[in-house]
Amino acid sequence: MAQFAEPILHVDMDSFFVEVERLGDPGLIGVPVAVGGTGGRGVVASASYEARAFGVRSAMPVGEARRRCPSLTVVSPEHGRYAEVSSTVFDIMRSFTPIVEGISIDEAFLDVSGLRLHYPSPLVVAARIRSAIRDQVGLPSSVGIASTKFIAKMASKHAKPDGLLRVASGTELEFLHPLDVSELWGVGSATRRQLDGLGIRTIGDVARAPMSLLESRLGTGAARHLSDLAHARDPRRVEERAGARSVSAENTFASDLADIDVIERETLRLCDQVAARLARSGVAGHSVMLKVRFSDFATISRSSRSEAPVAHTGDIWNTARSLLDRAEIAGRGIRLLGIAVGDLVDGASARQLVLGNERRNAAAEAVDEVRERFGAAAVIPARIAPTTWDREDRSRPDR
DNA sequence: TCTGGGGTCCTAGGACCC
DNA sequence: TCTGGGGTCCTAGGACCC
Repeated sequence: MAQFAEPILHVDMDSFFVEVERLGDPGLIGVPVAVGGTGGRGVVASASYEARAFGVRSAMPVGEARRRCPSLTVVSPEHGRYAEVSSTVFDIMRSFTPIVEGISIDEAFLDVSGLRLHYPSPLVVAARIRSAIRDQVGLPSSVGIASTKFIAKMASKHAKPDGLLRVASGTELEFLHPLDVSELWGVGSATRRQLDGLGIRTIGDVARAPMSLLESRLGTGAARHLSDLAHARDPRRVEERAGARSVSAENTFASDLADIDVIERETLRLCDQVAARLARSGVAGHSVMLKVRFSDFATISRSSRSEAPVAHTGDIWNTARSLLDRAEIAGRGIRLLGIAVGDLVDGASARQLVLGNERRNAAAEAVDEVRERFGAAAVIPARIAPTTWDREDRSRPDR
C-alpha cells in the first residue's frame, strides 16, 4: 500500500489557556477573555477570539488590552491546571501514534505514516484526533497536515480556529510564497526589520533573493535556514524530545527592588523554586545563571559552571550569591530577577557526587522527600518563610 | 502601549592549550 | 623575540518561540 503523501500532522490547541479557564467557568464562554498577569506589569498570555476582535494580542501589556477592549475579563494563569490538561491531550495523541514530538504545552508534531493500514488518509486521522480531544477534554484544536514539519505548522495556523487544513504534496510553494515573511519560523521583529531593509516582504521574496544578499544581512546560518524554509526544504523528522536542557524561575516585581537584603531574599526564593523543580524531575545541573533586568529594562546575565552538579537550594544559592556580587547591581533599581540551572544531568548519579558533606546532603534529600509527598511549599528556607507582615504583599509579588 | 515566564538555539570573544 | 594557527571551553548577549 502506498505511503501517505502528507504524513506529518501539527496539532495546535486554540487559545489554550483561555479555553481551559472556560472549562472551569462557563461564564467566560462567548465573551472577551484574556489570561495574563493582573499585577500591574502583566502581559496577555492567551486571548479569546472575542478579545482578538478588539485587537488584543498575546504579549500585549494588560493595561493596553483593557484600553482596547473595556469589557475584557482578565484571568490570572493557573499553570498547574494547564499542565494537567496538556498531559491528557498528549495521551490522546499518543493513542493514535507513538511518534509524538511535543514542542510546547499546547502543540505537537505527529508522524502518522504508520497508520496507513488503519486509516484511508491523514485527513481522516486528523479529524479523529480533533474529535477525540473535543470529546474527552472538551477543547477545540486545529490541525495542519503536510509533507514537512514547517508546512504542517503553517497549515494549522491557517486552519484556526477549530479547523483542519491539508496542504497537498506538490502545492507547498503555492501555499507559502504569498505569505508575509514574519510567518517564517525564526523571523521575529529584528530579522523582519533586516529583511524589510532589503525590500523583502513575502516568503516568495525570500525564495527569490540571492543567497549572498541574505547572508550579508543575516549571517550564514540564519540565511540558509530561512532560504530552505522558503523553498519548502525541511528534512527534519518527527522525533520524541529528550528531557529539558535547563530549569529556570524568574519574577518581575510589582515595584523595583533596591534594598540588597530584599534582593538576596528574592534570589534565594528563586533558587528554592528551581531546586524544588529539579528534584521533581530528578535532575541536577553543572551551570547556574543569574538574570537581572534593571528599571530601564536593560538585562544582563552572569553564569558559572562547576565540575560538581548542583541540585539543592543551598548549593544553587552559594553560586547565585557570588553571581550577584559580579552583577554590579548597587544603586540600580531591579525589575526582574531570574535563576536558571543548566547543563542538566541525571540526578541519581549527580546527587551521589556531592562528597564529604553527607549530613547536609542527607538533610537536602529529606527536603526532596517531604516535597515529593506534600508539595514544594511544604519545606522552605527560614529566610524566605512568609511572616505575618509580608504574607499579603510580598510573598507573591506579581499576583 | 511600556513591555511575563518558561524555554531553545546561535554567535562572538577571550582564555587556554598544543 | 612580540608573535601563527587550530581547537575547545566558557561566558554574555541576543533573537526567537509559545
